[in-house]
Amino acid sequence: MSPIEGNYPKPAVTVDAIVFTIREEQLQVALIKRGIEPFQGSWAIPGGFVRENEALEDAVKRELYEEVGAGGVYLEQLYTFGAPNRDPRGRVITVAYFALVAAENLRELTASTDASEAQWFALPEVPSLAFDHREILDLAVNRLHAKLEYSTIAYALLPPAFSLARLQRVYEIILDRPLDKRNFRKKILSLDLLEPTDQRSGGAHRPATLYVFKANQVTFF
Amino acid sequence: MSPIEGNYPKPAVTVDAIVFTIREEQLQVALIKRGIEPFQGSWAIPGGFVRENEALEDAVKRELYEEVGAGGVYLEQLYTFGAPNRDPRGRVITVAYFALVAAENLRELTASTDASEAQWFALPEVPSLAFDHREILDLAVNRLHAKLEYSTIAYALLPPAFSLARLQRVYEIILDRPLDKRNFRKKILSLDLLEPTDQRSGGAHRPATLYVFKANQVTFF
DNA sequence: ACAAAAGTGTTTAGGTTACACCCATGA
DNA sequence: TCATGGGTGTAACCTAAACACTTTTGT
Repeated sequence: MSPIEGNYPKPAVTVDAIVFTIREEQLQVALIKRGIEPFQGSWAIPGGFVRENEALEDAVKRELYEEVGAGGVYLEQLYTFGAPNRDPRGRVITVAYFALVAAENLRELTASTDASEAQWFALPEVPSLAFDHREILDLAVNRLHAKLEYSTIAYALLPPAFSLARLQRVYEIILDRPLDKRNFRKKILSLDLLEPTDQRSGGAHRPATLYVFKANQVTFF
Repeated sequence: MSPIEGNYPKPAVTVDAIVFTIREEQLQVALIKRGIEPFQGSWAIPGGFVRENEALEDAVKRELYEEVGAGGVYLEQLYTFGAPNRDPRGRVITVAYFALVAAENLRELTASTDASEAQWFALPEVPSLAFDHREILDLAVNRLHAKLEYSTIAYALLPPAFSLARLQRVYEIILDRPLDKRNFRKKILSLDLLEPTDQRSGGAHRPATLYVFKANQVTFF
């Protein structure tokens, strides 16, 4: 196995992930407070360097697990940012992902080696971010909105069995507008992706039918 | 400016571009025959290493100019491929782009330093490709199809002024199915993106009105 | 005058939107 | 029995699809 011919400059490569969840009836994003320079003390997207022989997705999953303790996520590559001066330490190219986690799969946000603190923020409360992370976040929000319309990613924000009302709330929270209940249910059911279970939701009032994703819809994103 | 802390492995970073054009009433893609190992003699997507202080897009444009002599292209980032063993020489992460060039902007394909030959291929004639380039090509074709439906990228394959019939042929060639002439014209004109000029197409028969993109639609992709 | 491409409307079908009331349950 | 969320149908509107003939030009 020959080395790379010539003497090409090698930038550092990181992965970053915008992690979304629905908490407190809001779309929230996980941020970490940087414990080291540059931008020490600033809020930033979780992420880190890619290890040798580590696939990009594996690197993201590792970082997500270490920094926000999130397992069982939907992961999708978002965009690669490589402006020569995006990191003051030198050339760093970052492959950004966006991730969706069901609130049920979250444990408390934990600090890690180079993150002094981790916290969920509703979008309007997101502070100014390190590096070009605001640009990455904006792109992720746009992508989330777009994909919600033509894909089934909303299901990644819910537990395996859920009521149609809860699914509708996910759409309403992300799109930030109310949806008509009858039309929503008609549309979702006409897609023929859901299967009613004989489980019913608990709570104080009339129990709702819980639905699950149909077994033959395994690759649903 | 401090160096990157720790001793992170640094993969090599390349950019590759799937370049599409419409030639001979077909959707064609530019490939180069590799002049060096690995995969010497195989066909591959044009691309190369990113230079220090060079933005990713600038690197793609440089490679495109060097290897396929294509200027004036529409460029869009496609996906970043980073499987640990995708290049036998070692870790190489590639940021793949897809590009659209109007046939009018093409000069003959030229060889460059590490490409012994460059050639256009219609999709059904594409030979087996080096590295994971077939996967990249397939992804680019899918993206092209998808974006054709909801964006205006088709215009990047045409000269500044064009007839509706020619625009329709672009759609038909890429989607590989005939479109209804009246419905197509109605739809395109209803989008209100085009402006008729007083130019008329030449040729043996009834001249067609040529249209241009409206000036206020500068950011049209 | 003929060949070839340009240009033009209407009808039908399907999907999206707007909208209001009864039902089941726990407290 | 009341408060709360679950569950249901229909009419109006709009967009997409199907479909054929006349016009203009060069030869």
